[in-house]
Amino acid sequence: MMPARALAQPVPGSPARTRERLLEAAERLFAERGFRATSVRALTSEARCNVASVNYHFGGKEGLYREMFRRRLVALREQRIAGIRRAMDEAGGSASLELTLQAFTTAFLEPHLDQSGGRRLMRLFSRELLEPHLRPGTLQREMVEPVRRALTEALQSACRGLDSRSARRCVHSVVAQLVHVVQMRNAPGAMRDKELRDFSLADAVDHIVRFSAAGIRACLS
Amino acid sequence: MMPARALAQPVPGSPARTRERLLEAAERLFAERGFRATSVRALTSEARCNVASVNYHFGGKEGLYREMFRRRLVALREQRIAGIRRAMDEAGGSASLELTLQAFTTAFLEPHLDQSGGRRLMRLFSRELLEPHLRPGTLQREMVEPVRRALTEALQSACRGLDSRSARRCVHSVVAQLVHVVQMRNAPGAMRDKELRDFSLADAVDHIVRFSAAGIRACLS
DNA sequence: CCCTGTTTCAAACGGTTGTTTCGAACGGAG
DNA sequence: CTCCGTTCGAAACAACCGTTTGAAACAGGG
Repeated sequence: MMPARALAQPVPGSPARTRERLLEAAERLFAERGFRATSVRALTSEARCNVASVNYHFGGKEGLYREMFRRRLVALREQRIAGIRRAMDEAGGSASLELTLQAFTTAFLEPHLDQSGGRRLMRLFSRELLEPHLRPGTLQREMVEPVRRALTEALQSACRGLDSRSARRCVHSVVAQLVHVVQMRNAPGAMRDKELRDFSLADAVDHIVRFSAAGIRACLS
Repeated sequence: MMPARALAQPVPGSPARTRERLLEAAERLFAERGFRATSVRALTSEARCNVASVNYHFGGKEGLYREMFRRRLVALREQRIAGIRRAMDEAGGSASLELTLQAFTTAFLEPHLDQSGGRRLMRLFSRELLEPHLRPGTLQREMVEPVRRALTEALQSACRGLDSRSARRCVHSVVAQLVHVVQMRNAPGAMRDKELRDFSLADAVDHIVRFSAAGIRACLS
């Protein structure tokens, strides 16, 4: 009778398989078509369950969207930040600028270039940035800002003498290039023969590291 | 009775004011809400005309979208390319790298930072990139690629010794930073106090020019 | 067995979508 | 004047939307 509250977890022993299948279907379809273009009936058809299940388990279409998003958000953020921290530690206190950039660039790009989950997540983020269905600024607060802050710290520790204002701007420049690579690879008709070669993982990393290292050093003044 | 063909222009003397009002309404609403989230009734209400007008003048909602897009596309592209060419000519054959970058950066950012038409266009572009309602790759072919090509030429002429492969990659790096600035300013909850200062037009231009000039020179090798 | 709470289902709900219909209004040409 | 092609508007169209309903199916404890 009474639908499960959003916060309540199903009893571990119980099946609750539909709930999981719905979350997976939501991840696929919302990423491919966007929130509005994905109908509840398409979701439940993909998850092979009844239409009412969405309202029963998540209280509505938006509830499913939010829950699907929430799960992935913290995981990806922690993975990213851990990658940055690891790169800093590996290179020790004397982390060269190039090594730090290389580590972060690879860590950022790698999960997005596979065919499976990574690309979908980036599409979800792009869409959520363009028209939010979470509380306003959630993505910025929970994902963009923490990663940006960690990277800024790493950059300042790898490049002494970089004031925090310049550091923030340089991080912007680096992140912009990374995001752009991902977006170009995800855009439907964006990649044509020649350009696709320019965006191969290894070459892209090499270029961004070289370009950005020089750019950052020019901001030391 | 018979609806006007998409290609046919209305007789110059005739009023045909509704058509124009619809195109303006489409520009506003599609940019703010996206294609799917904008209903035909919202469009015709904004344009103060009947629902049937959309089908009469444009053959459907998609027809209106395409026509609205087509008008702006060529105009903005030619304006951009003309800006690049002008910057090249002004600085003469010996255009310094910094001047070329400064000219292009300003030309790219300026129209997007006003309150009126510029920001709307960029939102339209972002949306169209994410889920196209034009023929696939139209935006890339008609807008992104020509501008990129012009900028690549300008860069190679301002920086002798830059092979075409490196030039393409450097253009990517510069454009990425510009796009990122625009997207950050357009994202609903992205800008908070401190960051907004980092993205003021003059400061952003200065940073991007300095950062990119050094990055490009590092690619000369 | 019955009772209880959870989960799933087919069916229907009211509302909105894009599009169509058809008649009225308009404005020059014959 | 009539005629004709163009433009417009109120109303209706079928299709789909997200959500609700009420009952069936299922489990486990008394």
